[in-house]
Order: sequence, then structure tokens, then C-alpha cells
Amino acid sequence: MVRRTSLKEADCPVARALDAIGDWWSLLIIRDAFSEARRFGEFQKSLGVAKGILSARLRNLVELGILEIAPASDGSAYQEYVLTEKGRGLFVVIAGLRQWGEEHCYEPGEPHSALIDNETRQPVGRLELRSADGRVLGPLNTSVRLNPMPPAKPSGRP
Amino acid sequence: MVRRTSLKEADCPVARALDAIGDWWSLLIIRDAFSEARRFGEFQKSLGVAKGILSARLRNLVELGILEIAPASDGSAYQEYVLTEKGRGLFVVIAGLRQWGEEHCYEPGEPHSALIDNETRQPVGRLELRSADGRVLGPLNTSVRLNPMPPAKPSGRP
DNA sequence: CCGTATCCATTCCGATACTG
DNA sequence: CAGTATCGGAATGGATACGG
Repeated sequence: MVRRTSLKEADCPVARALDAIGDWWSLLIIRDAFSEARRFGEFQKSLGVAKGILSARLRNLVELGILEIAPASDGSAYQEYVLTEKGRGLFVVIAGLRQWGEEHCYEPGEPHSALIDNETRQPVGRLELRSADGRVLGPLNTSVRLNPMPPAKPSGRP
Repeated sequence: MVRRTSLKEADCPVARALDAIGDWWSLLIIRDAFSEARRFGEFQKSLGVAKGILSARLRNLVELGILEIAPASDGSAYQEYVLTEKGRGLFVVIAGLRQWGEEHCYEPGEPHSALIDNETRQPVGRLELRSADGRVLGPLNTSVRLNPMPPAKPSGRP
């Protein structure tokens, strides 16, 4: 990766998550994996990424336990890349990116597809973050501290 | 940015979103902006990022309408960077990354903070994606197509 | 304190050629 | 089709020096 300073050991879940999948291609690979993409060529064609980069990204995602290698479902002697449970846990992240992209990354009149439930064929609602008591903390709520750095500032002097 | 092929015009909200904030630093900057960071030096100290990179990222985020420049709240003659509504819309994305990071990026015994509501001081629940009829589509639900590429494959042959 | 500009090592990206 | 190896160009990342 490009970054010199690793965030793997940072004391922040967001930083650790971004250290794992915060590059430009990994989340798009995972997005396709949530669809039906499984084969090297499927990812390659869908993303238009260089094969060398895709190879490195897939290897990294397997190493991190986000994807796992399975024998080909058809007869071919190659391998398939399928999401693990850890990988499927990224569903909310990608769904959140998709919601935000739909709302803020298209021109006013520009058409764009909506998030559809494949089973009911109905549009889905919005992502909601609920408090333990059931209160919806909503996308605009900022009373939740996303950065776990409490005022650890010592008031006394050394 | 690093990527040569721009995804700004891709026909996928996820790709467009990642084109905007899919690099290594932008989401961390936004994370800090959700806390109390507003000044150049605050971001710089919190992230440990090179000043040149931070300058470029902040400029890009302002240009995209995710941050906006406000006059300093204190007396100083400098500027502050505050989230716009578009930027605050990324709340669910960062909260999702944080949830995933908490669950999958720490060693079994390794301590880590939980997502706490600053008002009630209670831990918050999980992110939920609800269908239009109220059904919870949950983090592991895959019946929602995240990649808007319907089976546009023509069945007939040319 | 804020922000830009410069230098340099490292890495990524894209394209291509190559082996099974 | 699947995956690796290599090459050149471009941008990042880190450090530092420089003006406002």
C-alpha cells in the first residue's frame, strides 16, 4: 500500500478498518462480490482494473479473511473468491456508501438506480443507527463520537 | 489522486462515492470533523499526516462540498473546516466502518472502546438497513443488490 | 499557528508480454 | 481463462524549509 504509517494498530476501529479496506479497489471488489462476481475475470472485467493490481488486492483480501478461496463451482480447475462472514459484515458500509452516492454524487436531473430489494422488488429504506433504547440516531446525528479519543488530556502537569 | 481512471461518471453510486472519499485520508479527516476537529493543526496532529497531503485533501473535500470553510470562531485570522450537510451524510458510512472495525479488526482479548452515545452515555445498537415495509435487511442480508448492474445481458444472439 | 513549496524514496496504476 | 512478471509514468508519503 501507499501509506507508510500503518494504521493496523491504531487505537481506533475506523482507522483499522480503513487500513484493511480503505484503498481504492478493495471496496469495489467487495461490492462485486456481494453481487455474483466470483471469478478473477469477472472482477477484472467489471472493474477494468489492471490484472496485477487485482491479483494483489484479492490476495490481500484473502489474507485478511475477507474473501476466501473456494474450488470452482463449475468444472474449471481455477478458484473462486467468495465473501467470508467478516467480508459480509461490510454490507452496511457499502450500503451506506451507496445511499450517500445516490443522494450526493449525481446531478439534479441525472437518472440513477435506487437500492432495490431483490426479493420484494421494492426500494429499501434508509440506514438507521439505533441507540440501545431504540432511539434512531439517524444519519445527521452527531452525538455519537466516531473517533474514540476521549478528553484523555491530563489536566495536571507532569 | 492515484487512480488514473476516474470513477466520477461511473454508473454506480458506490463507485462515485469512492471516487470522492475513497482514498486513505479523506474518511479519517471526516471522522475527526465529526468530533471536534476544525483547525488545520488539529487534523494534522490527530492524523499525523504530512501537511502537504492534508492541505490537498482539505482542498479537495471543500471543492466537493463535503467540508466548507468558515471564519475562525476564536479571534484568529485563519479558517476552519466544518462539515456541510453532504459531509454529515457520511455519518452512516463511518459508523459502519467503526462497527466493522470493532468486530473484526481487534484481537480476541484486545480491549477496544464501544460506540457510545454522548448524550445518554449508553452504547448504541447496530446499524440496520430497513426495507420499505419495515423489514430489517440486516448486515448479513445479501438480497439487496449493491452493484446496480441488472442482468442487462441480452439473451438473444446478435 | 497556518499553509505552500520542494526533495526524494516508495508505491501504485496501467499496459503489455508471458506461462499454464 | 487465470495469474504472474515487468516496465514507465504518476502520485503519494514524509520531512523540511519557507513565507503569511
